[in-house]
Amino acid sequence: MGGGFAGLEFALPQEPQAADLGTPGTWAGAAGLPTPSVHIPVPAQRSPPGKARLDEVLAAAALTSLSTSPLYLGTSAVSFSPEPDLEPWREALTQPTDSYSPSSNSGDWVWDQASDQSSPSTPSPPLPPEAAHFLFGEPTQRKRKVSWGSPGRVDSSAAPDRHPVAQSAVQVVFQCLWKSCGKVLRTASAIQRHIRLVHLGRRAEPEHSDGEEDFYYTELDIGVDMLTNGLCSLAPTSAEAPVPPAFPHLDLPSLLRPLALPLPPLLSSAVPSKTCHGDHAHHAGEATGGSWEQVSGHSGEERSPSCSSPQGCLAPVHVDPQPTEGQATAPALPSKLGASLRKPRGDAKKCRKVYGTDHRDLWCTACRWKKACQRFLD
DNA sequence: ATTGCCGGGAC
DNA sequence: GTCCCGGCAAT
Ligand SMILES: [Zn+2]
Repeated sequence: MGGGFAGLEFALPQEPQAADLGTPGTWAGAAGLPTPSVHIPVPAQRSPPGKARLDEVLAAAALTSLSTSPLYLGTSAVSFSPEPDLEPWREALTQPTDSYSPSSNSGDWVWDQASDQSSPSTPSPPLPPEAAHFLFGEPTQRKRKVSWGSPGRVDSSAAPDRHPVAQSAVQVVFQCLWKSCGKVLRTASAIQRHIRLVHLGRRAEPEHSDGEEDFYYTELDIGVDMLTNGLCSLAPTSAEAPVPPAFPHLDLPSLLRPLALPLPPLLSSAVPSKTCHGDHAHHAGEATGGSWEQVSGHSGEERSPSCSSPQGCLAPVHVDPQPTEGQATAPALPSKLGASLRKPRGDAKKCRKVYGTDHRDLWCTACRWKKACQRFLD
C-alpha cells in the first residue's frame, strides 16, 4: 500500500503566459513572482488550508481504488453507499427468487436493458422476422462468457432448464443480443424461446431448432455487473423515491435522465453523498492537485486523467433507455424532446468568479469561451 | 447586477 | 478545429 497515488500528477502550474506577450500585466504583481529562474509552482492566491488537502486525498483514494478495479466494485461499492434501501433488492438478487416480473413472461423476470456496446441507432426491427434476420445478420458480436458449464451445443433439446445456477454470489443471466432488445432472462431455454419467437419468428417448438438462437444471446453473470449498474443508477434516485417495491424495471429510463435533468435542486444540497461518484469536488481551488493548464499554446488541459465528466467517470456501463416504441410507460417525461433543459447551475465557483473578469487569461479555456467550465466542475 | 453557459457565429 | 459573444436562466 505504499504511496498509492501514482496516478496523481502534480504538474507545476507555471506562471500564466510570459509577461511579455502584450498581456496587460496588471495582475502580475499579485500572482506571479517576477523571478524568472525560480520554479514557484503555486500560483499564489488563496492557499488552501490543510483540510482541503485531506479531502482531496480521500477523494483521490476513492477514485483510485475505484478506477483500479471497476469490476470488483461490488465490495467497495457496498461500503460506499450508505443506502439502506439497497439491501432488499440486493438480497433478492442473490437468491434465486422467482416471480418478479409482472410481465407476461412465465416465471422469468425480465429486465430490459439495451446496454451493450452496440450503437443506439436503429430501433428494434418491426419488420417481418425473417427479413429482419437476414438484414441484420448478427445483431452484435456474439460473445459468450464462460462461467459455468454451458456447453456450446447446437441442439437445444438438451433442456438445460432450471439450472442449479450459482448458489449465491454469481448469478448468471442470458441477454438477448438482438438490436435494441437486450432482454434479459434467467434461463438459457427461456432466452432461446424468446429469440425464436420474437426475433426469428419461429414457432415455439423446441423441435428441430438449428440452434440458431444461440447466436443471438449472450450469457453474462450478474452479481457484479448488476450490482454495479444497480448501485450507480438506482441509489441516487431512490433516495427520494417512495421506495420501489422490487427493482429495476420501474424506471431505468428515467433514472438515466437525471444525469442531465432537473433533480439537483433537491439532491445537490440535501444529500452529501453523490453515490457513484463518491465525492464533491468542491472548493476545487488550486488544491485540486490537478495538472493545471499549460499556457504553452497546447490544449492539453484540466483535470485528472481518466475522469472528465462528472458522473460518467465511474459508470462506463451505460444502460441505454431503449428507444423502442415504449407506450405503456405512461406519460412520464415532460416530452420536451427538442428543448434542452438548462442545467440547474452548479454550486462551485468557476474561473470567472475565482480569478475575476480581469484575469481572463487565467481562466480555463472553456470559461474563456463562455462554455461550461472544465476546471471547476460541479 | 452578476455569474454560468448554451447556441450560434466567425475564422 | 479554435475563438468569441449574444442572450438567457439562475443567482
Ligand atoms: Zn473554468
